[in-house]
Amino acid sequence: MKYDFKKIEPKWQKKWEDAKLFEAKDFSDKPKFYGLVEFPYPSGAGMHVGHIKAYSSMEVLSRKRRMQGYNVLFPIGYDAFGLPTENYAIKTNTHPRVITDANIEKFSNQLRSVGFSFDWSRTVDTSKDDYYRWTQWIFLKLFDHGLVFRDKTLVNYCPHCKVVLSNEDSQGGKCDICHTDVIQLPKDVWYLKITEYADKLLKGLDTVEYPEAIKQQQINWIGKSTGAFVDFTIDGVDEKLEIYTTRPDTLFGVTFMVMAPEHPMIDKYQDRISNMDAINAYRDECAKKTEFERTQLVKDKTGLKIEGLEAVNPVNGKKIPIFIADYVMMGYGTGAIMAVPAHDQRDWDFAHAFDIPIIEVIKGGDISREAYTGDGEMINSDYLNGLTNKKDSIAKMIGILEEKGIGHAGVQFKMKDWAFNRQRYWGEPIPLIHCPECGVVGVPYEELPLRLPEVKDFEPGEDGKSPLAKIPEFVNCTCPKCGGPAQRETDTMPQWAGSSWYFLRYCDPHNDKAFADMDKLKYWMPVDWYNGGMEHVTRHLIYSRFWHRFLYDIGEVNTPEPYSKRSAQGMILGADGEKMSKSRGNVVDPLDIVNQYGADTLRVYVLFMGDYGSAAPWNDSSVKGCRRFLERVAGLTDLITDEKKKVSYETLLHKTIKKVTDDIEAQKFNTAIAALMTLINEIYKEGSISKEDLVIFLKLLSPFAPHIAEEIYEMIGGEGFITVSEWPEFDESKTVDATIEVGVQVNGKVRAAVTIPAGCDKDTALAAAKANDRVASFVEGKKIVKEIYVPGKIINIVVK
RNA sequence: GCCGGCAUGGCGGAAUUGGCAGACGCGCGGGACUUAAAAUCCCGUUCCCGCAAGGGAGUGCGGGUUCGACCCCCGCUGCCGGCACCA
Repeated sequence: MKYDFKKIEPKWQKKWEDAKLFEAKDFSDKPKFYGLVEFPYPSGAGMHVGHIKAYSSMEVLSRKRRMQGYNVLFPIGYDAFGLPTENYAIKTNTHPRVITDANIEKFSNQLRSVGFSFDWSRTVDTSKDDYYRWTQWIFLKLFDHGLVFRDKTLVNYCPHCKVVLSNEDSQGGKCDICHTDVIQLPKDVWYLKITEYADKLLKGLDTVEYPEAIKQQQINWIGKSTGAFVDFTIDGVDEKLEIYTTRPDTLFGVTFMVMAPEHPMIDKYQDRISNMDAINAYRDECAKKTEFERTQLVKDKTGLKIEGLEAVNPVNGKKIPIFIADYVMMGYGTGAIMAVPAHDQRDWDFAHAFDIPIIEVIKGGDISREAYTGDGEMINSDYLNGLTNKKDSIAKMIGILEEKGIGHAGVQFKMKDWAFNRQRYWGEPIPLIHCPECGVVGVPYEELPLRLPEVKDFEPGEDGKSPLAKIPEFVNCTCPKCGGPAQRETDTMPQWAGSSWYFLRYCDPHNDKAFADMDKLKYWMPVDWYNGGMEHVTRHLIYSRFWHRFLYDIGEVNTPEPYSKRSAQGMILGADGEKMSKSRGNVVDPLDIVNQYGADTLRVYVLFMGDYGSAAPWNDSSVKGCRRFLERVAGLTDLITDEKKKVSYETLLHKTIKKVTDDIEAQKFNTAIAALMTLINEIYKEGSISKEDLVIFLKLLSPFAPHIAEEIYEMIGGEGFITVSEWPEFDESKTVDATIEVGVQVNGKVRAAVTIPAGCDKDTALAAAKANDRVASFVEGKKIVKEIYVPGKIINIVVK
């Protein structure tokens, strides 16, 4: 058969769509499979080869599962709100709705041209009001349950994008979108109390099947630490200074305390502080530093003694000085620490810079040179003296603290609450109302969706205000509680909102009574397998787990965790081995490949190019190799005969069925394809193939290269679609050869290979080995010490 | 600094998890077809010595366990990713 991909690919795409082969049925007697991929942000640049690889694993799995008789839900949608679109809207003076619609149109055409088996009837668009209505609905539920709060703090602010950024969006002190240096700005910010879910998010990881690397990253990100809170009294002041420490057992080694520059007690007791001017000067200096500069690990600690305030160590009554220093952060623990320079390197550095005494309380190090953080015998610590294990000494100290009422055990998390607003237009309006009488009031549920008003000017307002603030008709409203005049919140939600629950909407995308019907959720959820990028592990993956867990806690969904299993694809690098980027000029457009070689070639190539989970560079020659393979597949139609197949061929066929079946499940697509290549090489060597065997081959190939598989199947008279035909079964007994070749080692070195009957005993195998000339020559004249035969694997003769 | 991962031919990568290292593909060399090129097909291709038969070395480095190690253990080195003054 001539391989005319330009004709056959659109032909089958249309036939599949007309036959509605990929539409999932709600409820069915078949087992269900919900395969999820991260929906794309519909950028103007269109699809990237990375998208193809990211979607191909679930694509192959979904196609295989359909053939295996599953009711498959494999949906797609668009994460359509976001800054790039808005920035483009400003630049071109076009409404973001228009841009978004055009981009979605483009994306969906591109995705279709690759032949992905998505259920297009369930497509969602997070920027449509029938979708974001429910995003707002969930937000209001969070608000009703006290998980939304407002706080005035220093926020990460991008002067270029003019938006407040979460810590996640400003990693490394750079804006995630434009890479401008992030500055600190005091602002009123809405937060979601994700920290309240820290423990649940941590524990939930034990119940899901994620790769260890992903679990570790999330564990790190959540950053649970166990320790104790301890109250220090301040001399002459009727207020305790509370600190958090992981080593309460070192309390006798405390020689000073440090407060973060922003610590509220400083202002509160400024009348007692004699060097307030100097302190304010230091604080100003700190405020100028970016979060990034401040968190840079530096040996040269800066700080200042607070003159006029003195703390008292609660365990021994000793008076100790208090400093402010920017190595202590207001955002972690209590914003103040007890400093134990002998056993904490940062405290040690500070003590050296400020000439503060150092008291050793744990033996084992040389504290004149550096802090000792290891285990050892407790000394200089009264009732703790002599204990040698930190677990025991910590437990004992916490017991004493609790008994005396000066402290208690506690935990801390590194994870911060989620800054949940942007001063931008193209996002979900936050459904809250500011009433001068009632305070902050939620928009009534029945008034949702709170639609984005039409505006002409998308430029952010001055001092970081949302463009919505410029529209009086939107801003001015009546309070739903008291009916008095009130004002709407004008900020919108961050990019991550819509994607935090989209997998639920796929279960019931057109529902206008609820975000999804509970029975449908019960049928489809949880997602059986979610594939996506490593870059989303600490943001999207945690945020969506948080929302889902919250919905579970209030009885709106049926499972605590949304995803049973998660996997991640490796990046496709440019041909030069570098990350693909426009500036490097190494970007490959998937549509070029579709046009030049065909969608099937592209699909096979992205899965064949290497280990699915690892990064691999693009290689044009290898693409051609995959095309060559498909040409050989097309050529099989010329080899069809009715001849009986050889036993050796039948064994290979069954081995291949087994390998492809297993490898797809393990995401070892490269070796699955390699097995198909091996089989086709063998078929060509034989020079013929029966129609029956060809069908088996095509079925195995069809998840990878469905268009060509369909075309040949139709041509040789196959009934219906191969896409929904039955997946081939293998006969385990036929996957083993009658005779096998095993290596023969002499003293562990391979010297020969002998062919022996598959199930033969040790004596037969050894006899065959010794009969081999080469083996004999190595054994001759020596004494056989040991003989080993591992059935089917190896023979080893040890001689002396 | 802490956490995780990786290291195999000229290249991407295989190796049933302790049993013939280099499957499959690319590239390269040789040949066939062709006036020629492309395409296609056949043969070869880890490295070193050898015309060959054959021999030796070999999975980042150094040790160890084992009849046998890419795989397990101990000690390094180098890359990649994440977190990071987290008390």
